[in-house]
Amino acid sequence: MISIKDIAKEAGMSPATVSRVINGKKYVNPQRREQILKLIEERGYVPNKAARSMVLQRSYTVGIIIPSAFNMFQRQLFSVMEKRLGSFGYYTLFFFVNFNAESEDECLNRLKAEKLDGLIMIHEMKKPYFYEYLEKVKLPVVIATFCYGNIPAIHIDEENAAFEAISHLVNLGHRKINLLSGGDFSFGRQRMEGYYKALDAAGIERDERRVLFARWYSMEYGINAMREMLLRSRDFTALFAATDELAIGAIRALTDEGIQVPEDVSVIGFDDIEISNFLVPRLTTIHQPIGEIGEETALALHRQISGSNSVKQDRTLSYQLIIRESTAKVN
Amino acid sequence: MISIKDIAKEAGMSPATVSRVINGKKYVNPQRREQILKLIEERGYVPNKAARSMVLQRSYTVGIIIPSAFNMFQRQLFSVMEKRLGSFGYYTLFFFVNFNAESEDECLNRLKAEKLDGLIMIHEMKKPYFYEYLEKVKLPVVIATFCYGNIPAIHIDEENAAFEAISHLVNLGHRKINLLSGGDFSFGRQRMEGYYKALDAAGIERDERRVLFARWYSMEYGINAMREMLLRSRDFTALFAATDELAIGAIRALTDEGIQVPEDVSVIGFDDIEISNFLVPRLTTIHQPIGEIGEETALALHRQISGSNSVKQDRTLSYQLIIRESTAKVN
DNA sequence: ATGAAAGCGCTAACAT
DNA sequence: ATGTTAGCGCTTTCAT
Repeated sequence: MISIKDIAKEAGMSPATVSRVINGKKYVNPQRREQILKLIEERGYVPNKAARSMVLQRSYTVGIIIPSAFNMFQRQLFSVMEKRLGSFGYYTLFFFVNFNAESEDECLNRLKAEKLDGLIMIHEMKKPYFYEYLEKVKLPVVIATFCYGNIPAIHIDEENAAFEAISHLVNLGHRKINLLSGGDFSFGRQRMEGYYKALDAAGIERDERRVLFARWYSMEYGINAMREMLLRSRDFTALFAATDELAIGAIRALTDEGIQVPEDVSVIGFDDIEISNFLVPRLTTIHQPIGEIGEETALALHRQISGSNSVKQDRTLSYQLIIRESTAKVN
Repeated sequence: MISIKDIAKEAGMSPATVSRVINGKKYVNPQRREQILKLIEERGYVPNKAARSMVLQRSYTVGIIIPSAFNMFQRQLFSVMEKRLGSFGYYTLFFFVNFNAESEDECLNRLKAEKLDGLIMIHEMKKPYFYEYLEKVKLPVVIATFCYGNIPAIHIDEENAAFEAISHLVNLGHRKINLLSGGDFSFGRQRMEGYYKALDAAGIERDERRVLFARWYSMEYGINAMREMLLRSRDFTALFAATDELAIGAIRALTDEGIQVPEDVSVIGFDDIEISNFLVPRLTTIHQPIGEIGEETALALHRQISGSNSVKQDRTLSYQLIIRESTAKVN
């Protein structure tokens, strides 16, 4: 592979001069600069990242921690981030993690092996020592879609959003409202909390038998959980699915049983992933400002890394109830 | 950050010995080995990847080139690959590329800056010099879902699969079959070829007015293209969408116009992404063995890298027509 | 304005 | 079995 020495030798100069040109430093003869630039172009030379990372003690790389089984919401999110990060001049390195301790440990190890400039977390790690490590090495971190300690976080008010979703159902006359949720993450707990509080506000009694937890927030788990819910009781007129993907699975299970959405059962989701507006019926849901979350997260991290840290980095963005076709007045 | 020297010093030994322990080399006193292992564990030491990459002249990292706007099929594909690659001990580095020349150039530059062990391409690069570079530096490469030159490739017989899809429609009595496809990639051309040949075989005249190309194979482009198609003419009873996502967009556009699927128009997709079996109606489609493609690609690359290159790496895997609810007999 | 030299963290060849 | 040393490709003092 072609190195800085090769370029230097061919140009009849020292590696130091070539390095100066590459990094746009001053103190280099304009003519020589031109000559070197031309040579680099011709030879297609690109500096070795590992070597640069070694001496600089940084990598211009930002890590993104995301569930291996990332859903479409998270997918849209990281696409935005990757793009924005690129515009700031960072490379992006993904850390896919599963829902178990070993996977978190492995992620931590990989983290240590890199000289990351910063880290974005779209996935909530369980192990406290993970966060302790980040703290210890003072790695710039921004969290998206949840909170932890006093790490800067970009998110919406999950609880109030869920509250509003349920209120929409209540306003439609529904009183028998079930909840289908997923694994144990804070957004799940908050959405459940909003569900319960909205019930309270409407004077509807809390009933744990109306609540079911799938293992994860996916279509696959959604359909299975919904089948189980139907086995327990069909006495409900509305369903709040904690994510759109869960809603998609639920609608499929409902339809299979000849239960029509929204005629027989209203379904409301959460996230407003792209496909929700393509479904038949279109899904009523809570819109998360995905683009904005991604942008703000990338920006907050960049600010932290470059030290222009004056502004408070925590942001609670606004959500929106999107009423489409999957919810209707109760019969 | 803690380094190998720190560990060595604390253990009262040389870095070389520690290195031997880390890399499981022979010739190190079992007692010392234990002691060092314990110390490494305690201190949470992990070797710096850049440093190792420098001296080894390799990174244990495999690159995956994928469209920034990767669809769900590609998403499922790379998840499988990432997992399998991990089991072989490789890290995975993603290269997201857009559909323009600058993006390809940037990708090439990033590629040069890394000491990748190998490369997987899920996205078809246009620039010949990209492939020339890979050839020049003898980087192990495996392509998934398309072909180029004599680079090992894992894929299905796209043309025959499309042929079979259309034949299914023909068997249902359809004669007015439209094609909705996307941008200029080889799989698109092959699927179109299969479409035309099946028409020929059925004695149906080829008619370019039945064919429309969206800019990309997504739901968003699918819905718009379908609207345009409907504007041109409503005289068709079946639609072949070149990807499931295009089909989803098309079904939405059809439904919006009061055209029922499959009663008025049968729709068949291609890929069999996860959601296709959750839609209402469930989508008839061509199943690509996503898991197998991913596995085989990772395996083929691993074989190439580790030099056990005896087997021919090219594989044509088998597809399957999945008949579900979006296609029906013509009225 | 330029070059020589040191050093980032690691591994491997070479001594011992 | 273990330590010493050189060197991977780069940037950055420090001389000049």
